[in-house]
Amino acid sequence: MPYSFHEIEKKWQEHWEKNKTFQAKNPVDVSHASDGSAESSPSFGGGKGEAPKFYVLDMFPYPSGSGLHVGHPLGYIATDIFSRYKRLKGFNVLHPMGFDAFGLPAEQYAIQTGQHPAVTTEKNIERYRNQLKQIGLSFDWSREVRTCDPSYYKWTQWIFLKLFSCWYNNKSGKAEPIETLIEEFERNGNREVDASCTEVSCFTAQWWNQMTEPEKQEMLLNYRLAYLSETMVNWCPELGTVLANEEVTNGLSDRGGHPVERKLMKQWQLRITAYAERLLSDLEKIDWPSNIREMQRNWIGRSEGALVKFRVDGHALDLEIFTTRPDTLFGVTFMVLAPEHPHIEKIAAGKYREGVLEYAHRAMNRTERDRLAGAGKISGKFTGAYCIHPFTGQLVQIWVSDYVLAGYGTGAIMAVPAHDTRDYSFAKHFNIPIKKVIRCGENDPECYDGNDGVLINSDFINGLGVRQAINRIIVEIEKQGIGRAKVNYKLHDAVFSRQRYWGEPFPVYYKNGVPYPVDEHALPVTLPKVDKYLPTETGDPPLARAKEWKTPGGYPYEHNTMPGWAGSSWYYLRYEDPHNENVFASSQAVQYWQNVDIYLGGAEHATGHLLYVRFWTKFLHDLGYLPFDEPAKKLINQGMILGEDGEKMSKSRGNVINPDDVINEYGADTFRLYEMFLGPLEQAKPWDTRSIEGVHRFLKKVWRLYHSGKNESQGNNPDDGVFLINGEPPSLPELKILHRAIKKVQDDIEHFAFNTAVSALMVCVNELTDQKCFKKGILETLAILLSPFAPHLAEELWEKMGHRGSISYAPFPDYSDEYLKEDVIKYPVQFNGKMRFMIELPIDYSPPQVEAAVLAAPQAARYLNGNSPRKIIVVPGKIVNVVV
RNA sequence: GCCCGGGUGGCGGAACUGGUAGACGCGCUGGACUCAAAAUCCAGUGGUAGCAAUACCAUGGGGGUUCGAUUCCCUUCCCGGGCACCA
Repeated sequence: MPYSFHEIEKKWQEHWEKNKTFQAKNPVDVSHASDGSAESSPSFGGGKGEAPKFYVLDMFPYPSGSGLHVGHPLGYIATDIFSRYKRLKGFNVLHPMGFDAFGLPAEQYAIQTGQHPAVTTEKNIERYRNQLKQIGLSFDWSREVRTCDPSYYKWTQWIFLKLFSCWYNNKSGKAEPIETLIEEFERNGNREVDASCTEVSCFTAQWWNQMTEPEKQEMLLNYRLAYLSETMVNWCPELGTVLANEEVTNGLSDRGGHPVERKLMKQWQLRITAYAERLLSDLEKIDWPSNIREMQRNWIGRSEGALVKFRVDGHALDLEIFTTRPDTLFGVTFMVLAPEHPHIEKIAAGKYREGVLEYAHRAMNRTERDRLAGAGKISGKFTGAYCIHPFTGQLVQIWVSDYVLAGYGTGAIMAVPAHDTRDYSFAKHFNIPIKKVIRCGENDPECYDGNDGVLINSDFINGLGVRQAINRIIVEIEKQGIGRAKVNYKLHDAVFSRQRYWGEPFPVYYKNGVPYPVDEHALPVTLPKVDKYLPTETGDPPLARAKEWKTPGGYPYEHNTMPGWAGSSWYYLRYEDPHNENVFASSQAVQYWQNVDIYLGGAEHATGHLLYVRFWTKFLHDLGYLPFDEPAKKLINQGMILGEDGEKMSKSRGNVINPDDVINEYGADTFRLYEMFLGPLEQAKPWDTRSIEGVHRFLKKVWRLYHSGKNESQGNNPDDGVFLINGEPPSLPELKILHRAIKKVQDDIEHFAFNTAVSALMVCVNELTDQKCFKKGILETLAILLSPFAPHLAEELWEKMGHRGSISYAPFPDYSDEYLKEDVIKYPVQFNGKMRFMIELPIDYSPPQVEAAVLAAPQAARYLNGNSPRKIIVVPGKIVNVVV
């Protein structure tokens, strides 16, 4: 009987689907437990109380037109093995799949063909789902989510409304309803408010109460966590839309590689900076790869320092700068403004004015890419204006240069060429004086930017160390009212609007030019039909084409849509209660399933999705909707599968391997096993079509182990055996083989070391084959061990052994130490660290006994060479080393 | 430039907290079965020398700690990833 994987796999995939084998139960289902499913999680079926939950999640895919390639399922297979393992271990496992279905490719296709993106998307999803099902993945498809589905994006919009209607209170350290802020404004103005907000000037309660409604709304936008504001954005003319920082690399869009410019535009933004500190510090408490955490740390980019104001000479203006080294304040010899700095226009003076404005204009209009290309080249202009040094009263030149970034700090710096390499190069280039204020040793370099040293030439901080000097001068700065200590972040608020059709509409309408939230009960605001998916002639987003698209009250809706990452920032929560029409997920559901236990996906989402999903989780936690404030306890990044040429798989290289073809030729079980056997999950590794034969052979060998019986027409073909296992009691060697495998497979799965788990299964099967072991007591357990990896084959064998239901909920075997321990051990014997021979000794020999036995061994004499050993090291159970 | 990973047979990779380097698989060589092939099975397979027992060399290079180092330390080279005027 040959191993006919096609039949077997089809049979069991249908069985799982028909019997809803992998449907996970929510705790509420217990009360009305008779749901008619034949087999499923043991947890709530028998009313035996709650099984422990386990939530295993894959990053959901964007369903592209080209379908899956062999690299995509790698992570899905890994999580599937883990999920199946956890089910065997008695957990109620949540293992869902869905689709990140809004996005550019479907829209570009729509622009070209006029086909509605929903149609293309639907088709692609269909294809993806079928491909995934073919692999035998144990997803609970009844929980599938799609971000483009109105019943899903209703809740994306709902979360947006919450963000819109909240502000971040730094005093309580969390988000709060905007009403609490309004009350405070009405009572005390904003004097006492400590919020994460856009810079606003102080106002009193009286002022507030006298403001008009639009004025109030305008003011509140400075506080809301979702707000509309005029900001510098990354504009991509080719895509006709703005992009978030993490969607741009080296001045090119990640999607398509088009040039990106800086542009001032009114856009929706999310105040993620309010959460910067928590996003940073909570990295400590999650089990994520250190490189991902490091990338997030860098992205958030916290630095401690001070804001200091310098008077501009002859103007009623202050120039505010941020510095991490206020201790070097006495070393300032010039100031530098970013080309975008608003003061330039006001202070550029006399004969310098024209050149300065021209320079600033040119620098500003260069694309991000040009600017990066020119990095390292020094350029700048003296504005003709001066600052007054707050402590010395000396005049300090103000320059403009593109080495100062508008987007960081205040867009202006104090330059200390003696202690900053960039300032130093600039000063050298333009012949500006350099003043040392730190002595670090005997022969000081001309520019020293370290912080070991003692302050000199610095008035009241002379003689102090850098650390003390910083503290001391900040006290003085604050006392004199010229500045304050400040923590600065590289992280920016996230641009949240896109000038696109295929995304979530904002639940926002405009009245008198002021944005108002759509009532929660009127959600979802669904996408209107448009005649074309292009911007209007006047350059408005595609949604502006829907002229009749208005609120019942006749007000126009927002024409922007949300970015791709909106829907993916909370999807893991929807899986917990996917059909709930009243809330995004019930409190029982989130209480039971909690956050994700294992989250698996690519490292390319480190500073995008993985930061946003943490942000939204913390926000919903603040509002009391979630009992946890991190989305995933443990994160694993799977490595890429490269083409056979060792290059990244891509259509253009022609090295793409299609999983359908592999499954067709070898079956899903072989495919699964092979992807795992390829190497460590996290590592990048090349595909090798030849090696797949090896795992396929292994599965055939497994099959034969259960089919070694002879039938009448016994020929030479080993596939001719009939199913045969017997009930004889297993022998000790057989039990040893089995229990070694149980332990190894279990340990390896727990550590996500699937490659070595497969190897352990191979060893076990090889050894059992050598033993000619056809005993039920062994082979039954072996089938369970195998079932997470090759579930179809395992199900088939399980059924043949007389079991009725699915193997998916069989108990994972316990190994017993009794079968793992040996009573003799083969000691490797080294002489001077070189392995010379093996000697078999009883396990319980004491070191002196081992020593004696080794020296008495016949082989020992030739290495001793008549000498007596100087020293003998015996590591019990491990090794013996004789030093001669 | 800075920060992370990683360099082990012809190839993918194994090796627990320092303890037999090369598990498992691919490939290759020889053999069995067969008219032949496929499939399957058996034996061998890091390098050099030797008929062999065996010896020496070997985990990117160099140095060190240790009875003993792929594993720890220093140094250097190469590859992959991330960040990059962040004041």
